Amino acid sequence: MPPPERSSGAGPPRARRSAGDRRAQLVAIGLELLPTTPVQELTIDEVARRAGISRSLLFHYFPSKRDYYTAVTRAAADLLRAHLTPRPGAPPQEQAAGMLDRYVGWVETYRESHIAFVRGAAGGDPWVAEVYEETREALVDLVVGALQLPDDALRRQLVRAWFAFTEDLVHQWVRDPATSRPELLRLLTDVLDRLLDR
Amino acid sequence: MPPPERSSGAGPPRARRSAGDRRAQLVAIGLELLPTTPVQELTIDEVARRAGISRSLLFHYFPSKRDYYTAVTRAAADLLRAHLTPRPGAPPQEQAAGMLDRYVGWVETYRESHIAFVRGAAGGDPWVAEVYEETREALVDLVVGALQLPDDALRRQLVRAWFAFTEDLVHQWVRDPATSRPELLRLLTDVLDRLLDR
DNA sequence: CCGGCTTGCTGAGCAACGGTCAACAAGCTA
DNA sequence: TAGCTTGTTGACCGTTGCTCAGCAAGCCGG
Repeated sequence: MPPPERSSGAGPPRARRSAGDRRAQLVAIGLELLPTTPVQELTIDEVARRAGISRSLLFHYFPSKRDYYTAVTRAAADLLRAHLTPRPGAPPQEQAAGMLDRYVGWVETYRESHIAFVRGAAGGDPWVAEVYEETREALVDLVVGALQLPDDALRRQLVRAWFAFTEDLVHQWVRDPATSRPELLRLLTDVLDRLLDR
Repeated sequence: MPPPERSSGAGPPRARRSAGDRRAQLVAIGLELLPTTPVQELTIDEVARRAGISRSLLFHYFPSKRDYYTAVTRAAADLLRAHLTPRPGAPPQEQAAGMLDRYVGWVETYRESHIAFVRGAAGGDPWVAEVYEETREALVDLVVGALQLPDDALRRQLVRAWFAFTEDLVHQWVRDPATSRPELLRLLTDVLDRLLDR
């Protein structure tokens, strides 16, 4: 077994890296650790060890631990957002259906990572919670945009709550599929449609 | 200003207390702190200081910090559960309506505390998350019982997801009431009814 | 080739916090 | 009063977030 250090990225021992590279590497390590460890609980020591650098260097790039794991959380959120964003060409209903389908796929694929992300995001730290809020709001924007809905407060709240509904149901579904995948998708779109129809 | 120590409960300085009293006092202090501090972030030092005791004594009653804040979380969950549990006499629809009404009232009254509870419960620590799971499951039982629904897996999942929907919508509503309170209640019961009607 | 600049990088060290342990002392009973 | 139970404490330890002074790798102008 090779020495346990330096899991992400390679190169000669103790090589100098550009600032951008380092930041990216450190965030990547955080993302790797996300599924197994709540964001706020990952220790600077551990991350530094995996990167093959000293703690001090991490603090050189991220002023505090909070800055670090907020960056990791934001990176995770950005991945999700990018994956859900529909191609702007397609027709409205199809865009929304595609988003939903990709969302379920995402949760299926990255089950633990994603649940860990939501957990960490909803939980505890206000900074992280804020990142989560932003992401949710952005996702609501995507849906509102895709369906070309009028953008009033109540409708936004309904879409957001529907997101919470979806999130919870999909999480339960991947653990215990009480119905078929197409049924699930149909049910979710149906609920949203009825919700916006009043 | 009197000495800052010993916020909860009174008595002569450094009085001996029964084990039950101490535990209760410490948990009560945790509950007081909940709205302002994420559960996992409250420090043993702070709690002990407020109780007017040494750290060591807290560790005498709770083997680890985790045990302590899990107990605090469980206490908060029990309060909510007790508040929502309907009187078993009333007719089904009324029981459910009453639960919902009391839930909204609870969030209105203890806004920050409750949001903090949900945050902390959903977030990070697996032990705390488990308490939250149990509570949710118990609440689902209450609804299923009140409405006298057949207790199959899919229906339970739907009720649970509806809970997530309700939670999110009510949280948004208390921050920005985009509709009247009765409207909100009607909307929520309506969504649940339609959801179970398929 | 060399002096000097920028900048990635490190090690020693501090303070705060979770957790342990041996011992003290308050109150009860014999 | 002696002695037991048990609520209670202070001293101590390892970990972890964080700081700071300084080293060294690469690049420049001479």
